[in-house]
Amino acid sequence: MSFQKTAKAISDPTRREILNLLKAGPMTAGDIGEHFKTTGATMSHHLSILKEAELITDERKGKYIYYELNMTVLDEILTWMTSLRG
Amino acid sequence: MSFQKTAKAISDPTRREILNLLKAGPMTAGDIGEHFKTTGATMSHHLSILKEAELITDERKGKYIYYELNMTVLDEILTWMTSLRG
DNA sequence: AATACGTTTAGATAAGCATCTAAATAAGTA
DNA sequence: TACTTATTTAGATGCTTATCTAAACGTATT
Repeated sequence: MSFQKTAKAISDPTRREILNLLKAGPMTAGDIGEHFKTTGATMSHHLSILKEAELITDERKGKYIYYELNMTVLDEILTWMTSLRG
Repeated sequence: MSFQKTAKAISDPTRREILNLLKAGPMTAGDIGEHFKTTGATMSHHLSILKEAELITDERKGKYIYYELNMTVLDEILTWMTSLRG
């Protein structure tokens, strides 16, 4: 819920791309990973940072874990930015 | 002008505080630095990153260099975020 | 229970970054 | 010109982070 975590989370291009992918709807970690040429471990790391920042949520369904966008946190940044513009 | 530079620039708390300070109007590097307990060198480093991201502009007036907010770049992030919310 | 599949965790490595001190540049002042 | 003040640049250091491989965990299937 901290601005710091949110800002750092979206400061990485891979993580921003993950968020863009999730716009289309929930996806499994594996499906997300297929869009990149990194290992599953690296993907898991990025997902955990996005989760820690509460930008995504996860839900296990049997073998798979589905990740989903949770945009409520972005309001914090939006507010900060618009206040900066006065 | 890149999203990457903008996002990284605002991912540091000191730099966000600098931007908040500049909301009140242009300030010299020295005056900005007085609000923090870092050295002038560190402050200069942060200012150069904000400048590189085009979040601020600088103008020399005699001995002093004045820094000023330039919020036009934030539109890029605002657009990205609102598009994420659908 | 044994094996396979999806995902995470542990540990290592290399690159990046914030910070410092010391030295350099730039501009005003005596 | 010498000296002071404002700011940046150079180089070093320690912390953080993105990435990898290998191993562990969780769940389903045979």
